[in-house]
Formats: sequence, C-alpha cells, structure tokens
Amino acid sequence: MYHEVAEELIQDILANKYTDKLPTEKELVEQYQVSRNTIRKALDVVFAHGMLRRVRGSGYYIIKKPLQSQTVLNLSIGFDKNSMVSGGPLRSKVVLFDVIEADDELARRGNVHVGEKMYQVVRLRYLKDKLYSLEESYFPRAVVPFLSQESVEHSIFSFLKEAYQITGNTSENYVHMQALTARQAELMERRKDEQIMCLDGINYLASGKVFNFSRTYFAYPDLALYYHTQSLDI
Amino acid sequence: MYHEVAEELIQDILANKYTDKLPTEKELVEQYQVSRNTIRKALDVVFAHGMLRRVRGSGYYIIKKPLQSQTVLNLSIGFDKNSMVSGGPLRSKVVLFDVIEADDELARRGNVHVGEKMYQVVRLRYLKDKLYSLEESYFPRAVVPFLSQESVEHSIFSFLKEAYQITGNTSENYVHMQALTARQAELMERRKDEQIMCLDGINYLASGKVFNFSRTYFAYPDLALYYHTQSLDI
DNA sequence: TTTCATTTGTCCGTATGTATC
DNA sequence: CGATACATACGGACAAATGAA
Repeated sequence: MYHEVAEELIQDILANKYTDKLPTEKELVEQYQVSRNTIRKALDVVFAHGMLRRVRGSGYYIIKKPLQSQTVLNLSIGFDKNSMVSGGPLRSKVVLFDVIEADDELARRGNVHVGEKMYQVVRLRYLKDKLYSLEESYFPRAVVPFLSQESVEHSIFSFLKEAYQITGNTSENYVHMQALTARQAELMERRKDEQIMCLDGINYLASGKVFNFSRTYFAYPDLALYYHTQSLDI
Repeated sequence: MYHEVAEELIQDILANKYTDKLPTEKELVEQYQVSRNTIRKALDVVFAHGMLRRVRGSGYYIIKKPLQSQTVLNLSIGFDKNSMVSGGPLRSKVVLFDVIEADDELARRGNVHVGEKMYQVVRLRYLKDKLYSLEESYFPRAVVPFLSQESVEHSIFSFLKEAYQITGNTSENYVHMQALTARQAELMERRKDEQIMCLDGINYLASGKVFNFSRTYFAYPDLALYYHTQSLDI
C-alpha cells in the first residue's frame, strides 16, 4: 500500500504537480485515506530516491537536481530501474549470448560456485546513437532456466518478471576503474588498457539467491552516477 | 533510541559478535527492552549500511563483503563517515586554505549564490603513505563563520560539530570522470588531462542550507565505491 | 504433500517530543 | 508563546514467506 502511495507521489513530482513543497503528512493522510505511519513509509521511499529534503517542523521540499551532467544515473533506486536513464531509452546490440561455466574470477565476483552454469550476455548499449556502455551480465541457470533471444535484445529483467515472477530484492554494487582488454577496447573503439569507470553489481532474490550479476563499462561522455544519503548522526 | 540500538548492532557485527545471522526481532526486543517497531527502525539503519540481507520468514543475514578491492568506500553511509576507509585512517597535507568568493561554476556545483564568501580548503590525503585523493572543499561563511587552521589539518567535520553543533543531515553526490588540470596533475604527480574518477558532494544542514560541498579526485589504485540498494518492486 | 509454528512485512491508532514559523 | 509539522516510540493485529515436523 505504501508502495502505491510512493509511486504516485514520485510520478506526481516528475510531472511537476508539486514543484516546491509536498503537502503536509496530515493532508496526505486525508488525501490517501491511510494512516500517518503508511504515509511516512511512502515518504521514506520517495526520500530514498533522492527527490526530497525533509525538514522537521517545516515540511518536505522537492530537490531540483542541478543538471550539471547531461546524463545522470540514479544509484539510489533499484538496479533494474537504472535502464531508465534521464537522457532517454537505451538501445542494445547483442555481442554474445551463450551458456558458460563460472571460472574462479566470475564465481568470486558473482558470489556463485565455480563451475556453475550461467547465461552470459554481452551487449553494447546506445543512447541517442552514441555508445553508452558495454555490459557483461550473467544469469545462473539454477535460478534462470531459460532466457529468450528476444529478451536479450530488449529487456531481460522484464522477461524474467513476466515469465518467472523473478524480481530483484537487494543489490550490492561497486564502482571502480578498470583497464580495458584488447577485446573490450575493440568493441568500444577505445585504446587497450585505457582506464574506464565501471559498475559491478550483484542482484539477489528475496531468498538471498543470486539471479544476476554484471559488469558495466561506461563510455558515455559526461555521465554521472548520483546517490543520496541521510546522515544518521549517531 | 533506535539510533543507539543500530549503532550497537553495527559495532557488534563489525566485532564479529554475529557472523552469519542476527537474532530474531523478538529476541532483540527482549534484549534491548524496546518495542518491535523500534527494533525494526534500527534494523533499517543497519540494512541501509549494506550490512544485512533480510529474508521474510527466515531472518536477517549478515553480508560478508567480498574484499575484491583493497579499499572500499561505502557510499551508503553518511559522507562524513567516509573518512573512515576500511584500509585505515587518512593523513592530510593542506595545499591551500583561503577565503574566496564563489564564481559561476562553484555556485552551480555547490548550490550557493555567486559571490558568496566561502572557506576554500585543498588537501592531499594519504593512506599508508600512498596518495589517496585530492580533495577540494568549500564551506560558506554564512553558515561556517570560522574554520581553525588546526581543524583543516585534521578533521573539519569534527571541529564543526564540536564548535557549532553543525551536523550534516542529507547529502547529494555525483560520481564521474574528470580531466585533471595542470595544477591538479602536478599536485597528484599525474599527467595533465588524465581522466580520473571523482566524487562531487553537497552536504546540507537539517534546515536545508548548504554548509559544505566538495570535489574529491581519487588516486588510490584499486579503490572501489560500494553501495547497496533494496528494490521496491512497485 | 500437508500442516503448523516461527519470522519478517504491513498497517493501524495513539501518545509524546522537538523544531519551525 | 501558541499553532503547526515532522520525529520517535509503543502496542496490537493480520498477512505472507520460510522451514521443520
């Protein structure tokens, strides 16, 4: 229920229904006909998306993000939603689609067993006909028994949700610099050994099983990763 | 109150008091003599730190982070705590300590007014005698009337907390690539125009005022920025 | 396979504290 | 100072997933 309220608030903010301040909790309670606790839970979600600043005794203020970068990827929201970049939709070009067994390094990176069979998907992704990223992702077959060619060319996460009701629960992510291999450099039309920013992510089901992990190399110029925190002043 | 519980749980986890699973909520309720809601609030905090995986019907499992990188900076916790890197404490070498007026670019980056007077602090930071980062930070004098030389050489945030009870409430952060200027390259002993990973952060008071913003260029090899999310499956 | 106790998730109502205006 | 608005805490109820009997 608080999910629905949160989603509606987010959509309303994106649609500029509220441009400066949100209604008070009391008003939202009346508007949505739910308890104050539920409203606050929903506001927690919106806040976690980095869209609000909350001031005790005053109210909830909408954060107008300084568009200092052309493209901003919001780390504060779920990984699967990261496909929705503010600049527009991403096109995919599949480079590799195969089944492999995890070697030592992949097993460590993906928190899976060595030798475990996984789908391997390598894709180049484009934003406005410009190379956005090179994405190497893996789906253990123990959890994902089948992956269609069609889904790989479009949205894998949508396919998993519709076909198997597989939805990500939590994710662990690492941003770091990485040197390109010859093969990667060729695909991205970059120099070999060039240092590039990349994002390693592991996605878990609610049960704690890994259903996907990936490494994404970012090529888009002037790309920024955004996140938002609240101090806990302990 | 839930802050105290959260802090104690975090310390206990770091001290390996719990290595695999946390006690159940019911047990924690008895242990801490607070309501279940309070325990759950505390667990939310620990979870937000990226230390837990929660499984309905089963329990709270402790995340053992794969130490794939020597140094991991946890973005999920507050910016001020980012000074505590897992590899050890940071030493500072002050390069510049001055009062300047915000120009166009700084005003935009820091969400302040053009011409606003601010302390400017540029520091090289070292981890185990190895260059860790170059940090350029700014403190608007409207909020921070005085900054001592001593604090700049050590912990500015601690000083602000003790002297003025100034504590960060929320922060907005951007990770991106940036080319080094000649001056920066010289300080970091790098090539001019080299692309390097950096973190732009703005820190707000509870009132919504900016009391600090900064840009940090990361030099340490094999450094990773970590963050953790929970999907909201709306 | 079904059942059932355990454990976490959601929602409610209420009360009190604290910062803002 | 008083009214408003967000923060914290409690207790209770039921839902949903897990895991063992």
